[in-house]
Amino acid sequence: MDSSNTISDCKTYIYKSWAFKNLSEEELKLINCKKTEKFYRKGDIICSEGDEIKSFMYLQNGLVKLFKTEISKREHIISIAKPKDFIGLLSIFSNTNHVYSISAIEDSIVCFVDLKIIKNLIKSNGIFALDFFERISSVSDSVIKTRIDINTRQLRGRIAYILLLFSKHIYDSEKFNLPISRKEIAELIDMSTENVIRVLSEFRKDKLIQIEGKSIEIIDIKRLEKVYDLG
Amino acid sequence: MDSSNTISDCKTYIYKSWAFKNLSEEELKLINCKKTEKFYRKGDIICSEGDEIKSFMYLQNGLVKLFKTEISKREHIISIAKPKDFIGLLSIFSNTNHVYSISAIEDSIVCFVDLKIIKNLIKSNGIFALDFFERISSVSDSVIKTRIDINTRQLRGRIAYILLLFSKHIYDSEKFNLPISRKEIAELIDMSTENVIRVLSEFRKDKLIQIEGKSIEIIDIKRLEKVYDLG
DNA sequence: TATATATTATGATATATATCATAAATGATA
DNA sequence: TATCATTTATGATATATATCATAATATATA
Repeated sequence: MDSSNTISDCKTYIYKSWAFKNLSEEELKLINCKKTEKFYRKGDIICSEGDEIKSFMYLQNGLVKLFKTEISKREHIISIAKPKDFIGLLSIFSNTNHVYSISAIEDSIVCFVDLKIIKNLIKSNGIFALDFFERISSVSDSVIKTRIDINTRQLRGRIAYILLLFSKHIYDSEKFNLPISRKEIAELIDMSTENVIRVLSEFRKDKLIQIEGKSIEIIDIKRLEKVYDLG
Repeated sequence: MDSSNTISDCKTYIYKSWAFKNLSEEELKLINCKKTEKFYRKGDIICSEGDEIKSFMYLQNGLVKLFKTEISKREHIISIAKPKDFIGLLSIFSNTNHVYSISAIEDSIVCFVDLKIIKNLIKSNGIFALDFFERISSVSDSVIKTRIDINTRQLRGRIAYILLLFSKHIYDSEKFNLPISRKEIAELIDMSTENVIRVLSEFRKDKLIQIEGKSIEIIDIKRLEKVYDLG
């Protein structure tokens, strides 16, 4: 994760970014006046289940997880959002309160834009509305796709999936530092922590990956992909 | 499922329905001119994975399933849509082609509105845009919620979930005819067909439900809810 | 109606996965 | 630095679930 973006970059950043490209100078100024950006240290809670939804949240930098705390106190991770993702799913339109909690799994910068402003822009600028929905729809769609990908596979296939996810979609490298613990991987793919550790060790012994603590290198991606494909 | 709505009702139906309440007479006329409605017999395919997305699809009557065919030829059911649901998830904004297939699990009537018309309305009528997104967002959100509900439970909890889903959210009655086979339940909740049958028999022996073929009656909903809660 | 095909059903067995137990390594904290 | 808590690690065992086998029904099709 490149951490060259500082908080002061947020202004230019949001200007250039996806859903905002069709806004006029005035509209952009409006957003920039009213938005806030906040830095979160790894582990910090960004919002909690049940909180009122006040803002559209956009991840500028870092990595966050969306999760739910079960009655059993066990946590369940719904998804991981990466820079340029809007975070919070579609609840912002269909709910008044957050359905999931969000916390930083790496140091992160989140931009908050008052939801009212976004809604007004949707009302007043049709081109923006459409662009905006294209983007946020794809986030929800990909959460659904991911859940299915995971749940139609068994342990080995799930672990392979997660490794490939981090490698291809988040870090764009075959070598990276796992931002989450084995326990969190377990919470993300619905399996026990012990088995996550076991399968990772197995992959190491089988020379699919190299691990040293959080540092992971995929050394035989073809075979890892096969493990994923076979489920 | 009440089948009193005939195809000719679609016009009034769509007028009254949720997302279209903020349209002007003219705009409604536009939709009604251009929309088509089609009757599907139980089992009929409404659209297939990979097909181009041309229309916004709205389930007027009946029940349909959204599914994906795995490489292994096994089918996986993503969700079941009931009357007044828009079907097809958010792919209509984020994709050009259908990601899932849709078929009727009961005789159904689907209204098709050219997607271009919907997109133009979003561009030109901001109030409509916002209403529309509120509605379709909640469908996607509930698919995600359902997937999590199912996958964080084990067999008995999942079956309880499905029975309660049909009873509470689809038929609004403790007595109903299962619209899908045991095999399809298995495909919906990621378990084997044999175990679906087994657990249903178990529930019958435990006097939670009465079954006779497709006819189901929940006779001890409190205990069934407990099975669901305990997972 | 007869025949084929799919669905429901149940038992036996194999397999996948979770849980329990224990320990080393790592990280946090006073 | 010393102490405590958490994470990683592995083995043994229990449990949940899938698979295989077989049969009875039900449903579709010629």
